Amino acid sequence: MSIQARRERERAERERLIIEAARELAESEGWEAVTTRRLAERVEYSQPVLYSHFKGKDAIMAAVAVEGCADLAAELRAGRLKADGPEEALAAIADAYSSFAERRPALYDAIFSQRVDLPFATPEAPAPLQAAFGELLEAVRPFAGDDDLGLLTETLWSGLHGLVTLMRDGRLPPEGHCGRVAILLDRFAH
Amino acid sequence: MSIQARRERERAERERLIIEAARELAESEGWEAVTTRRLAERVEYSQPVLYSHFKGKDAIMAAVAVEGCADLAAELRAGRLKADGPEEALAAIADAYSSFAERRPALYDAIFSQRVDLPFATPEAPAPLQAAFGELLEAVRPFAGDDDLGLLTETLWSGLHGLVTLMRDGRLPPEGHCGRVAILLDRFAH
DNA sequence: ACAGAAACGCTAGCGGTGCTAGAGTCGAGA
DNA sequence: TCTCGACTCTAGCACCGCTAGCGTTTCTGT
Repeated sequence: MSIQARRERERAERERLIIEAARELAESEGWEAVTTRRLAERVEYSQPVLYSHFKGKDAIMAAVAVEGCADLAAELRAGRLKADGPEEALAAIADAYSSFAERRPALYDAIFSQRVDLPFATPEAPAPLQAAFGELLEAVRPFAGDDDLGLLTETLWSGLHGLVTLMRDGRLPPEGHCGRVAILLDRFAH
Repeated sequence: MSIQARRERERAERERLIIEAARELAESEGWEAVTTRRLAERVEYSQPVLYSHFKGKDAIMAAVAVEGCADLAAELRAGRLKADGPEEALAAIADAYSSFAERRPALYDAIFSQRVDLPFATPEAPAPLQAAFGELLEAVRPFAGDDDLGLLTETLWSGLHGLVTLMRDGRLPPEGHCGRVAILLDRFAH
């Protein structure tokens, strides 16, 4: 039994290795540089080994996304708890969100932009995703009023997502970013 | 002189053919199905011909995006002019925008999601892009108040963009879409 | 009218991609 | 010690974007 246990442990370690290598490669050179060949070389195994852990490249990206989302959730939470007062908390969340998107674009892409089949707005959604959304939810709650809290949070989230993605792809000038975030927050936290 | 004119005319026609084939292929099967080989086969020329018209696949997508944006601008304008009153005009614009994104996802992607080097928020931006943004601008103008009109429009645009992209990628449940748009508009047109 | 030149589209191929079939190795249990 | 099963590797498939270089066709100057 201990032999099998050791094998499973080693397998789990290797899976972690793959995910970390994929994340590092993506963060340093972008997702287009993450190929199964380079990834295999990086973890010092052959390509087919990757496919014994993950169904395909998409599944690897999804795994990286889930882990990255835990980081995002932690940063959102830290920002929210550090602030005092609902307005400050909402501003802190928004700052943390766009800061994460700017500092870790590859991670942000995997979570929110790349086409990767992750269950999102369902109970089966991975915990980190729900945690990150939960942080937004708590920050928005004081301003819900008569609106549905879930829909309101989704709408604010969409606003932030649109701002950071359009800016990062060069469709919005970076110099106006703070002003746009301020407008968005002002409209949501009246 | 007329010979050269005919040649240039034929060349221009072929370029149109390429752009239309790319658009049709993308709209019917998605951009991942648009390969240079399939495109070449579709226009009944060899692959290298594509490269005598466009620098690469990205440039073809950019051309499709610019044309598609003209359609978008027209639909936004139609929606805006049909409505009476600023509130209705803004709502019409938002409806037209998300309707376009839903009906023509491939076109929307080429314009707003795919990484393609189009100059956006500059004077060199292609006219259709400026026209589409201009429609948003006019719809937002009555609600600018003390805010900078440009920034405010960019922010509303980001909100709409976030809503439609997150929904289309399965990150937001479709059934809440109307509610979210209503919330967004309510917050911008007080 | 004809030779030379230039423009043009083609075939063939490069280096890469995600992914997999099948061979080979190696360790565990009888 | 031998057998068998689990596991990893090599090699290769079909495809990708892109391009070098050849051959034909058309225009130009004499």
